[in-house]
Amino acid sequence: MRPSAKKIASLLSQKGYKLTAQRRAVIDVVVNSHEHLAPAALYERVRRTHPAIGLVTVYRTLEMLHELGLICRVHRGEKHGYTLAPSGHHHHLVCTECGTVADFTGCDLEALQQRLSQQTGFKIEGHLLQFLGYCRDCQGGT
Amino acid sequence: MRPSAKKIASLLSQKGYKLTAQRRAVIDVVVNSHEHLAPAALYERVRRTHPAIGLVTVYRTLEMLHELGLICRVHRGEKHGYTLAPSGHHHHLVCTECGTVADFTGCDLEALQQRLSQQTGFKIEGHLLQFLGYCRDCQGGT
DNA sequence: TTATAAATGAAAAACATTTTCAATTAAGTA
DNA sequence: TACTTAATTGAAAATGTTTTTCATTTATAA
Ligand SMILES: [Mn+2]
Ligand SMILES: [Mn+2]
Ligand SMILES: [Zn+2]
Ligand SMILES: [Zn+2]
Repeated sequence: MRPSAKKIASLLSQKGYKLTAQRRAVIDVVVNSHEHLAPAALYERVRRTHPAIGLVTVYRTLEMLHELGLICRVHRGEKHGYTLAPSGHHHHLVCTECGTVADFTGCDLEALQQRLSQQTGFKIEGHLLQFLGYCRDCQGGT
Repeated sequence: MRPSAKKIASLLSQKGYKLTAQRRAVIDVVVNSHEHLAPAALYERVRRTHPAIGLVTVYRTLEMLHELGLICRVHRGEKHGYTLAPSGHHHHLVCTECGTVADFTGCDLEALQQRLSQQTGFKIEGHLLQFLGYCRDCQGGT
């Protein structure tokens, strides 16, 4: 269940963040787009309703939302894509042809993580998992 | 078992690549360093024996070696680190404090991959897996 | 209303990576 | 060995993303 802009906003002020027009604008765009958009693309959309906003602010807001676990990030080479975090922990399947992203849950890495902790002595705090391939539409072509 | 510079070189010419002094120099550095170095760091080292080399050539050579599966890449935010690929398919544990990287094998994602293929219709060609945490030396600090 | 720390945004800086293109060169062929 | 040529190189500029700086603005609590 996707959180609403209202819910996110109240969570922010609860955490002591100021509720600025810019933050609301970024949150609105994130909530209303279902793709994993890059900061620049989100910036473009935010500017439609809030032309004076700075790209920096978009970056800062995304960073903040990401730290709070409210949005998720997909890795595409140098670029990042952000979208609302669906329901908690999840990962991505990325089409290397068209860029489509599909979310999935149930990565089931606990056993592996435990083994690695023992073998290496690392205290593991998180992981990055992403599958790459061709989405249904991009198979069969060149 | 780490492949030797000679082995890599002969593989390249076998594949139709020219064996240039620059490529040899990059390969030598990669073979002789056990860290996952960024292109800029590798460039620095290569320049010690080959001062005239261009950073572009380092990038191009790393790209080529990576395509051929001869070196592996670790993802650290925007930067990449490269090192000789140990024995085939493996992944990384990265210390978010000091940057230490540990390799591991046995990611065991086949079952998950199969499930995702069925659920999403993606034709999965590869994956990106990385654990993040604190290495032994960086635990207990701040 | 006032005080104040947080937040903003323009501009510049910092990086990493890629593109361009003229000059060079490895390696096969005569 | 002396060509021939396509591959390779590297300087420079371009690209593109993200961060830093710092003066100005503003949300929020008192
Ligand atoms: Mn997602
Ligand atoms: Mn490795
Ligand atoms: Zn696709
Ligand atoms: Zn460490």
